[in-house]
Amino acid sequence: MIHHKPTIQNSSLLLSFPIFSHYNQESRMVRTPCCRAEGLKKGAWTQEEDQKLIVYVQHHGEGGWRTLPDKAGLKRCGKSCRLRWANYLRPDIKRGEFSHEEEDSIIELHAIHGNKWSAIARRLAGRTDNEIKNHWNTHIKKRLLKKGIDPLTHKSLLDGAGKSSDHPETSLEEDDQKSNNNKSSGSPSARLLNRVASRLGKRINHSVLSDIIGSGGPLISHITPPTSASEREKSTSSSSKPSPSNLLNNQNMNLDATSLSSSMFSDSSDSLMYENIFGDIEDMTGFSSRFLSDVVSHDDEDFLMLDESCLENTLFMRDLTMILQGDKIETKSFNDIHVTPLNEVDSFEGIDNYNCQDITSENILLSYDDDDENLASKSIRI
DNA sequence: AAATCGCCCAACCGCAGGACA
DNA sequence: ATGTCCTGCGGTTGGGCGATT
Repeated sequence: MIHHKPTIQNSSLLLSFPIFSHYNQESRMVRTPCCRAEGLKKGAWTQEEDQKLIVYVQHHGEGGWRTLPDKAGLKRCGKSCRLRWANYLRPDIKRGEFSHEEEDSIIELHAIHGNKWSAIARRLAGRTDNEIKNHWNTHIKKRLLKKGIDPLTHKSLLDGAGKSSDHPETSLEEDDQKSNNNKSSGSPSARLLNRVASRLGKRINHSVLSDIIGSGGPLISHITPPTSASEREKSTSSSSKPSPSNLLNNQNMNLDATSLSSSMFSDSSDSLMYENIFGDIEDMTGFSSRFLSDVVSHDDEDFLMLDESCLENTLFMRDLTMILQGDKIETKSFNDIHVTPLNEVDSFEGIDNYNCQDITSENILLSYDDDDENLASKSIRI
């Protein structure tokens, strides 16, 4: 089997053409058989076939795959054409080896989405689901197993501590070690973040979520735009209906703390809408639908975050960490107020004693009674 | 040098869900 | 309401190719 890659000429040629989403009304009127059994070529694509497909998509855009082979003069089924385009010929595909950062992202995303390769691919610019799936099965899975980590559950295959890495040479493994260390030591800062996120999560109501989905809202995209032309077209359409396509622009977002906090306190009773967008929010934040559901339904002060929303496992927590690290923490005892940059705080030991006393649009107030029965509190400005 | 083995990855297969007639 | 078609997804296959014997 001879595989050849699209030439630079092909790619640059493609980039010079706008790709329009194609909706062929005629093909809906007169339907053609799904796949002709005879005369269809299978196997590796030739350069000539690639060229035909590229030229066709340049002029007609993606879509209409069923009728594309005939129109483009290809002896292939539409499915094969779509796959060839999506996995190989598309101009925005990044080829070559996966970086450590990409591998780490894949592992993180796999922990959230499982074998939802398309969902993972949407968050990795230029990588296809097929490529990620292959890389996972041939490389990452083996590395995790070698380290004693179950690729399915992302948990250690061994019991007890200190069982981890024999291979400290990669960032992936370093991160895994850090992660294990955090878990085993029960990092106080992680617990703080969990508590804060828990309280923040409680305040996220459906109007905030609808803001997020409707107009970009308080969440700002910074990593991965939709990768295909059709997705770009969809995501910029004027549809007011919440959709995964709209959300693609907001995935892997940074949280804009000010706008988030200013909009998270309004109320609404439209729970139906809430249900419809749980899946989307799950994608965006890394919180499970179950957790989000609990966030909505619980009003008790002792609400606890679920395991899957802990620091190591969610993009949300990572973003929250970034916010807190870039902000300041105030330490005050009665009328004595000290302001300390959060990243200069030596330790969060004792943070378990704190209660999330209040959340305003600007601050999260943590308070506790110390051993001397003095009231102490920490206020994180958001 | 030839045969064999195992890895890699592009391509295929079958299924599911949504849209439309 | 039902059937058909279209598209996308995850799992699997099989051919190329380098490494090993």
